[in-house]
Amino acid sequence: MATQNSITQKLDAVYDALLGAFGPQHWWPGETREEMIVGAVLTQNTAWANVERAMGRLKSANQLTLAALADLDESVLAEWIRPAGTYRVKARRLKALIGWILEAFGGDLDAMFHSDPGWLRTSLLAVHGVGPETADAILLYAGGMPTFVVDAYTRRVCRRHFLIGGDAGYAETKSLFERNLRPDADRYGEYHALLVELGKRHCRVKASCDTCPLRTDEHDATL
DNA sequence: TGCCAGGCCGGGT
DNA sequence: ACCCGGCATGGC
Repeated sequence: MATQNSITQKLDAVYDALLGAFGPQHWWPGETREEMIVGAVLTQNTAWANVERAMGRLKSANQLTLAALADLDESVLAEWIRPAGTYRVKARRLKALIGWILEAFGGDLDAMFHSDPGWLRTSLLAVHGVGPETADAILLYAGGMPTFVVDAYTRRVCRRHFLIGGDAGYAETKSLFERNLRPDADRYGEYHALLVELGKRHCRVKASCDTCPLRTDEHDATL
């Protein structure tokens, strides 16, 4: 079995290779924490381009603040975010999340992100519509907390490159990174963005893997 | 044309 | 403890 140190080196090498190939990603173009929180929900099983459309509509109507969103009727909110897809579901989830933030912190995001990270994650997971990826994305990108975000791309890439087993779930994949990398929110955010970029460009069809930055013979053999 | 996207929930085994 | 259908728009 590989030592901790060699896993760390491999993860560092993967990061360097991806950064070199793709450059720094401009992840979550939202400027405010509110935007990042809303984006975390809207992007569930959805292409980011559609999320941007929905967020643009909210923004141009000056509705992209916690207070404004809290005042919107759920069915009205649903129409605003229609381009994001599954819009009725997401309207309900946004309402639940914003309602909880208002209730627990009076809408004070500073207070929210100064609370204990473990407690905050557990609490977020208890909110309707907030699962592991959404919770971690909020903690990392809006809160600046060093928690690693795992998604379908992350798991597929890790599986293809033998960093995890085929049956590894969310928690196991997450802990691979958190146990072997120093907690660094900026780097975690960049790492996740780079893995998504890799997932989008490669590791879907064999042909696209000819230029995969992580290309190995082993990797090719699994395709 | 059909399949899929940076998930998650609820109901059924 | 898994497995599956539903949710829904827009892009390739």
